[in-house]
Amino acid sequence: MKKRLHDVLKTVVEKLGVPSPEIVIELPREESFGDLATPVAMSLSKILKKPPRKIAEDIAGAIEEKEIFEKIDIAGPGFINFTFSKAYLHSELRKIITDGPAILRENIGKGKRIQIEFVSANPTGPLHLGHGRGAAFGAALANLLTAGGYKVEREYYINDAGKQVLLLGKSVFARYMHLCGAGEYAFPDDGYRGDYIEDVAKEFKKEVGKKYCHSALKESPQQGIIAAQEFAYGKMLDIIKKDLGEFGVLFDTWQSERELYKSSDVTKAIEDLRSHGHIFEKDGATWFRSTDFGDDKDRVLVKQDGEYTYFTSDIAYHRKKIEKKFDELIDIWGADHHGYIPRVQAVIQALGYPKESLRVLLVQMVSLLRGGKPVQMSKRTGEFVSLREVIAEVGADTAKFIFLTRRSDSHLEFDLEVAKAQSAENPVFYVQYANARINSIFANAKTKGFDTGGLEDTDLGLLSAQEEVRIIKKLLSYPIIFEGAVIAHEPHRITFFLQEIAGMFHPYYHKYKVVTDDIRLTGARLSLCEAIRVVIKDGFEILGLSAPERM
RNA sequence: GCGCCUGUAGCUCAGUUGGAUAGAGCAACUGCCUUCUAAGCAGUAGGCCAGAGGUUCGAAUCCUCUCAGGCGCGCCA
Repeated sequence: MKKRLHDVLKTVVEKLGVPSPEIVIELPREESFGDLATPVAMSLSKILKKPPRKIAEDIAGAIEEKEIFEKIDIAGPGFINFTFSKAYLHSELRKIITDGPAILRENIGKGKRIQIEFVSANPTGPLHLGHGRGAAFGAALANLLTAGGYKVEREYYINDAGKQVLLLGKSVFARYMHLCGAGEYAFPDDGYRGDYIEDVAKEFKKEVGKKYCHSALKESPQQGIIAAQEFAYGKMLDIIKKDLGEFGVLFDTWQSERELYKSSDVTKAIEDLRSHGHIFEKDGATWFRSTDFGDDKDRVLVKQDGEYTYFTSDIAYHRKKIEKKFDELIDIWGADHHGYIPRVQAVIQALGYPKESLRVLLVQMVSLLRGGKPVQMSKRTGEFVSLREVIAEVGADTAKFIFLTRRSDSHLEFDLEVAKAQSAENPVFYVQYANARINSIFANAKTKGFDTGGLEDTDLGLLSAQEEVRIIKKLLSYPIIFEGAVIAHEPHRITFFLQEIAGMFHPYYHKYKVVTDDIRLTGARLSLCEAIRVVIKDGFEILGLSAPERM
C-alpha cells in the first residue's frame, strides 16, 4: 500500500521538477482524513517557492493512476490525503490470504548480517526479572530483524572467569564445609547467600563426597574451592539455559570469557592496542588511554597485582566480535551498565572502527511490586525473586507481553498481582482470545459444511460493512508498522498493533455473524478472519508469544 | 558535583523520529450471555503532555534552564 503510493508520488514530484525528492508517507491521525497522507507539499514549498496548498493541488492533479484511489483530498496546511478504492483494498487483502505473512514483511535488512548479544547474566545465580526483560526484548528484536530480512546471530557472553565465579565457588564451598560437619568455616563476607547455594552445595557433596572435607582444608582450601567453583558454575549455567529455554529464548552461540584467555585473545587484544600506541604503564599497572576517544578517564587493563580487569577481556571480546565482520553489532545491556558504553566505544575506535559499529541498546530497570508494594531484590543477600518464580506465578506469555508493551528504555513497574489477575487486565489474553475465537469460527464453519480450505475464490467485494473496511485497512497498514519497528529496533510497536487489531475484531465478531446461510458472504467473511489470523500469528511469532487454539 | 534514562488521564503505558482536534488498557459508573467462546461487547467520565523560555508554517516530540524520580561515576564484575 505504502510502497505503491510512494512510487506514484515519486513519479509525479519528479515531473514537477524536483530530481530525487524525499517523500514522507504516514498514517493519518484521524481515519476520516484517509488511508495514507503525505506532507510532501509542505516540505517542497521552500524549494519550489510556492504555497504548500498550491503544490498539493499540482501533485494531486498530476497523478495518473487514479483507479487505485477512491479520493484524493488536500487538507489543513497542505496535506495530501489518499483514500484507496475498495477494489484495490480487496486485491491487497487477497494477497495476505494467498501469500501469507511474507507479503507483510518489508525486506529491510536485505540479507545483512547482524549479531545481537543479550542476557549474558553472570553464571553465579538464577536469572531474575531484569534478565527476563532483556531476554524477552532481545529475542523479540532478533525475531523482528530476522523477519525484516536480516541474518541474525544470537549470542550469550558467559562471564565464567574472574572474581564473581570464584566467589560463587567460595560460597558453595563454605556451605559444603558446613554440610559435611567440618566445624567452623567462615562464609565469605560478600558471598552469595541465596537458597540455591545450599542446593548446589548439597549436589556438590553428593558428587565429591567428603573428599575436600578434612579439617586440614580449612587452612588451605584452594583445591576444594576450585572444585566447588567448577561444579557450581556449570550447574548455574545449566539452570540459566534451562530457564531461558522454558521462556522460549534460544541462542545460536555461547561465547565463554575463559576461552578468550585460553586462546590468547586477551593478550593479543592488548598487543593490538599497544601497537597502535593506546597503551601506557603507570603506578605498576597497564592502562588503556580511552580518554583519546571520549571516555572521561583512562582504564586499567592489568592491575598492580598482575591480574586482568573485567574490561580487558571485554576488549578482547568486542575485538573478536568486530573481526567477524557483521554488518551491525548490537549489545543489549541493563541500564545500570550505561556508564560502560563510552569505554567500549573507545575500544572500537582505538581498533580503527567507527563507534557506530556497535549499537548498545539499554533495557531499563524493572521494579517488582506485589499489590503496589515493592518486593526487595538483592542478589547479595539472596532475597530476590527469580525469573522462574515469576513465570510460575504469572505465566510466560503474560510476562513477555508486559515486557513487550513498553519501550525497552522506559522504567518498568511489574506488579505480580496485576499481572496475575485472570481478567482483561492482561491484554495478552485479549489478543490471544481473538485468535482463539477465529479458530472456533472456522471450526463452526467446517461443521456446517463450508470448505474452509478454499478461500482463494471468495468474493471479497461483499466485505462492504464499515467495520470490514476498517479492518482491511488496518491489516494493510501492518507492513508500515512492521517497517517502523524494524528500523527503530522497537518490537513493542508490533505488540500495540496486535492489540488494535484485536480491538477491531472483537466488536466485529459481536455485531456480525460470520457463518450464516449466505454462502458467498460467509466465504468473504471467513477470508477476512483468515487474514486477521495470519497477521496475529505473524506478530505473535515475532514477539515469542503462544497462540492457543482454544481458550 | 558530573553523566545517562524517565516525567503524558486516578494507575500502568503508547504517541509512527517535527505534523492535523491528545491515545489505549486498567480502575470508576450504566447496560448486554436461548445466537460462531462474556478472557467479550455497547456507552459515560477522565488532560496546564512536570514547569519556564526558545527554534518554525507547525512542538508531547528538537534546544536551554528549573523541579522530581531512577541508574551510573573502582586497579569490582
